[in-house]
Amino acid sequence: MATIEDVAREAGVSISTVSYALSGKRSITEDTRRRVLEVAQRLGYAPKAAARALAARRSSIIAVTTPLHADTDQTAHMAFAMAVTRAARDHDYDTLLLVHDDALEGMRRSAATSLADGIVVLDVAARDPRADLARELACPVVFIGLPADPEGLICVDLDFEAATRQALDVLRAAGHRTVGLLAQPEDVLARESNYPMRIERAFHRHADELGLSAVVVRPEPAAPARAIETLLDDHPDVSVITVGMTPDPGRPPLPYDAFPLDPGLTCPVAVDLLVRMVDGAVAPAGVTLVPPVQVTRGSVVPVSRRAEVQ
Amino acid sequence: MATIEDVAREAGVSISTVSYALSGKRSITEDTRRRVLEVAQRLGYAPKAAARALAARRSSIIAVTTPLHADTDQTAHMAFAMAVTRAARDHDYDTLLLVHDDALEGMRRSAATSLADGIVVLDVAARDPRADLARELACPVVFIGLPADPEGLICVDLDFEAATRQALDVLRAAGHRTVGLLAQPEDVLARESNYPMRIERAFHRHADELGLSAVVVRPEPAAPARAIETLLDDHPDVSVITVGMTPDPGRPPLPYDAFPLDPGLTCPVAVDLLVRMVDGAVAPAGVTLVPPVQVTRGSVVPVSRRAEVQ
DNA sequence: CTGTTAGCGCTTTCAC
DNA sequence: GTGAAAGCGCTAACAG
Repeated sequence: MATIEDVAREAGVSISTVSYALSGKRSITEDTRRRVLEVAQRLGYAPKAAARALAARRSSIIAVTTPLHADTDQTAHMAFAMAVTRAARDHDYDTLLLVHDDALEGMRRSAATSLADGIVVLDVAARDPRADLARELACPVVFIGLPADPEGLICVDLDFEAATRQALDVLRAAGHRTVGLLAQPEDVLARESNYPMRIERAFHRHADELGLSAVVVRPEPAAPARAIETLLDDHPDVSVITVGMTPDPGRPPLPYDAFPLDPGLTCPVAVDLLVRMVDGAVAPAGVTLVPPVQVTRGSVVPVSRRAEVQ
Repeated sequence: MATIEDVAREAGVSISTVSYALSGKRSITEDTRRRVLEVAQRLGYAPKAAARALAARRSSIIAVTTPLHADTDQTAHMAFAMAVTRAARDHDYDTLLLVHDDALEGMRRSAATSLADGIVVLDVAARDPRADLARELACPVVFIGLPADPEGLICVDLDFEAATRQALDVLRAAGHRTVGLLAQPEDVLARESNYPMRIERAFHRHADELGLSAVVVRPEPAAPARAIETLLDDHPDVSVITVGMTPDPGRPPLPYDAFPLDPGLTCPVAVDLLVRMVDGAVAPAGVTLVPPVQVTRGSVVPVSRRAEVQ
């Protein structure tokens, strides 16, 4: 394991020159810079993470908490964790995985030991204990998702309201006059982050604004399919848009138009924010809503052309 | 952020005493030990990870590579990553997540910079480039899964052969004389780690040994259900056992008897092995097969009682 | 049982 | 543009 000293000696310069040549934090004669780089390369030199972290007072590591509620979509979690990891790498950060069992302990520990420079919280629940912890931790924390009370927190989430409104706009533009919402079951409403409620509210309000007649169908946890059947019984020819579903990177997407909850959209924003705070920027406590992006797959059919589609 | 020096001063001892009092690496008078602990507690002291890592030449971090093949079960990956994380915590290690995009680069980097003390490789493919890299890396690596050529590698996997044999034993004991194997599609066989082949081989061999007549049905990638129908057409009353399926922690298990590929079984073994190597134990290059554990859910019905079950 | 001290390998002033 | 040197905060000999 070559050290910076080996490189310095071999290149005939001081260690600070090596450090600067590699970090680019001060100007170096092009000639010596190349020489240093060449030697470093030849010796297979790479700065030790621990030494660098100790001296720079920064670990370049972001911790990620991913609780695993028994009923929550695991695949989505993985997608988010990976998206965060990817975004973090773009800023030269690595990500540490914290397990649910002791999310709180994990957050405390990584803050207290300076293991991580910041924390990203995933799968945020409405009443999430990590929210309170975050408020008292002297360590930057960003939530991906919105707890019931985001006061004093930094949160990033999809703009579900906008997505819902735009979905209605699309349906309306296609000539529909009745819109249905396949809502979340009661039990999910209670536990989950508040986005289902945000969707429902936006749905009703905007349907009103557009003069659409609005129908909400709420599945029973026991027989989820029943709700859909009910909807289809009344309206056999229906256009469909999904709002806030996370695409499964492993499977072909459902054939519906969508305003997806795309990890690739929210996670980079969250990581950007976090990195900026680590770099000492003032904490812009508040909620960042990421604008939705529509995905079209042909499940919205203009009313006028419905006959042809059959 | 209190340092070890603050604690030492406040407790009226030397810093080494503080260090040892906290690590327990040498005996300390019960009295001073308590005093040190009390002060540490009061000051909210926690050893900085970077300083500790630099001095101890050990980061207490394990890196985890989790490629995300488009077609592989994401949920399972998450379960494995979490199981590794949990097992690592039991040894006071944290886990770093490496992304697929540059699994190789990530492994190289965490080894070269001593970011991680060891690496766990998940979702091992038959011909996995990470296998070659592992052989040349001066860093302990453990594979969870078996590549085609495990030469010189340390691998942990479920004993699929044993699971298959035991499944046949169970069926045989229930009075069955014909056994069917719902095999993997060709395309999976080619890419995936070699466990499907191990299952098939063990299936044929042991069926022979037991004098059972063996039928293999291989689904077409395009129409997977067809294979099952074929099987059921010939044998409408069938007992079922699954081998090597990873239970989805988020959903109720399929109602079949099973010899599951349980992350909770393999991951702790792999982490134990890895930690031992980090601690300097000689690398026991080789394959560790974890014995399968049967889960009974009533899908195996004794032939003699079949009529009643209807 | 406890204290002293020499590093661990970098980053970053501070001088030149 | 470059070098010398002072830490960063801890662990682990080594010496009592």
